[in-house]
Amino acid sequence: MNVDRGTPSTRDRLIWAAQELYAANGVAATTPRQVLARSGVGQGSLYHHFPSKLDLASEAVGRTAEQTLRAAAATLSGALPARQRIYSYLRRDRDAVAGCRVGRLTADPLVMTTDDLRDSVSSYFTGLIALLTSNFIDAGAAENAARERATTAVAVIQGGYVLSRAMGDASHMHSAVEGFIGLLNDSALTESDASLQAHRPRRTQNGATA
Amino acid sequence: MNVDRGTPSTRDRLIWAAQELYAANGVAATTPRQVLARSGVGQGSLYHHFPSKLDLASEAVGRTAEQTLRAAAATLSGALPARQRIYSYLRRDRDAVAGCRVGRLTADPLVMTTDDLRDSVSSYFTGLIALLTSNFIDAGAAENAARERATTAVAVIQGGYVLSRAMGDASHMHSAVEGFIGLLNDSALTESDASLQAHRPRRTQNGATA
DNA sequence: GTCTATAGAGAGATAGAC
DNA sequence: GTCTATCTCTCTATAGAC
Repeated sequence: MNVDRGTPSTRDRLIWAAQELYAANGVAATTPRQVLARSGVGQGSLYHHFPSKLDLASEAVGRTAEQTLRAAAATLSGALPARQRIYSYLRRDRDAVAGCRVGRLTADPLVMTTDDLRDSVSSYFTGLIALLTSNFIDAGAAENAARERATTAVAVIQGGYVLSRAMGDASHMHSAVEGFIGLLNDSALTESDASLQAHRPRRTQNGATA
Repeated sequence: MNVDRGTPSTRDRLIWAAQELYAANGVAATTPRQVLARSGVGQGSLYHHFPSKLDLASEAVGRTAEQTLRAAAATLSGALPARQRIYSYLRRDRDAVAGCRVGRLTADPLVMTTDDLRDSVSSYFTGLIALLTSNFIDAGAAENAARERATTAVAVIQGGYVLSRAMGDASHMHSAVEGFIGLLNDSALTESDASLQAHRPRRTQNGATA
C-alpha cells in the first residue's frame, strides 16, 4: 500500500502537490501550472500521467478522503472506553483555520459537478458517521439515537471549521466542541436517571427501540 | 433602504444576479459574463457600475450577509420564550443541499484573500453567535455557557449544511439538528437539578461565574 | 518518460459608437 | 448609461524534440 520509498515517483509527486494545493485553494481554483510548479515537474509530464486535470483530481481527492478517514478511524478504535474515544476524536488537534480538507470541497463547484469527486467526499462522511455511530452505541446509546448524535458530532466539527475559518480564529472550534461535550456530559448524567424515560424513544413490549 | 420598486435599476439587477450565481458556484468561479447573461445586461455596463469584478462581489456578498443575518434575527427575536425561539431557528426551513450562502464562502479562495469579502462573512457569524448567545442567556444559561452553546448551535447548522451537501440528502441537516436539540432537552432537565452543580463552572464568593 | 513550445478557448477588462 | 467589438492574459490541453 505505497510504502514510503526514498524517491517518490513523478506520478506520486504530482498527486501530493495537487493534494496540498486543493487543501489551500480547492480543486476548481487549482491550475495544472500550479501543480507542476509545486511538484517541480515539467509542463507536458502531467498529461503523460493523467489524461486531464479531472483525472489527477480524482486520484488526489480520493487519497485525501481515504487518508483523512483512516486518521479518524485510528482515534475512534483505540483501547479506550467508547466515550473516551469520542472525546478524543472531538478534541483532536486540528488546524481549524485551514478548514477540513474534505469538508471544504463541498463548496467546490468542480467537485460537486463531477461524480467521481463527489463520491469520494460522500464516502468520507458516510464512513465517519458510521465510525462515530458504533462508538455511541458502545457508549450505551440506542441505535437511532447513536446515529443522530454521530451526525451531530460530525456537524459540530465541520461547523467548527467553518466558524474558525470565517473569523480566522481557532478558538471557535474549541468552543463548538466544548459546548457539545458539555451537553453530552449532562446527557450522561440523565441517562442513568429514571425520570428521563419520559422523553426517550418509546420502547415496544420486547424492549426493542421503536 | 431600497424599497421594492417595480423596475429595479441596472445596478441592482447586476448585484442580484451576482448573489444568485455566488450562491450556486461561489465568487471565484463566477465570471462577469455569467453575471451579465443572468441579469440580461450588456457587456460594458458592468464596468460602468463597478470598477472591477471584486467591487461587484463586495456589494453582492455584503448584501447576502446582511439579508441572511436579518432573516435569522427575525426568528430569534419574536415574542416566544427564548428556548422556543432557539428551537425555531434550529428547525427553520432550509435548502440544506444547496448549502449556506454565507458559510460556503469560507471555502472560496477569492473571498478568503479579499479583506472586504472576508469581513462580510466574519461579521455575519459574529452577529449570529451574538444573537444566539443572548437567547441562551434569556433561556437561563450563564454568559460563558451561553456563548459556548451558541457557537455549538451555529456549528451544528453549518455542519448540517456540509453533510447534506456532501451526501446530496437534506435529512442529515435534520439529524444533526435533532441530535443537538435532544441533548439540549436533556440538559434542560438537569439544569433544575442540584446534583448538576458538580460539573458546572465554579462560582466565586460574590456569585460571579469564574 | 520528460521536456519546450504552442494551440484554442475563455477569463477580466477597455474603447468607443450610440 | 448602455451597447458591440476587441484587447491581453491565463487556462486546459496537445505536438513533437530529446
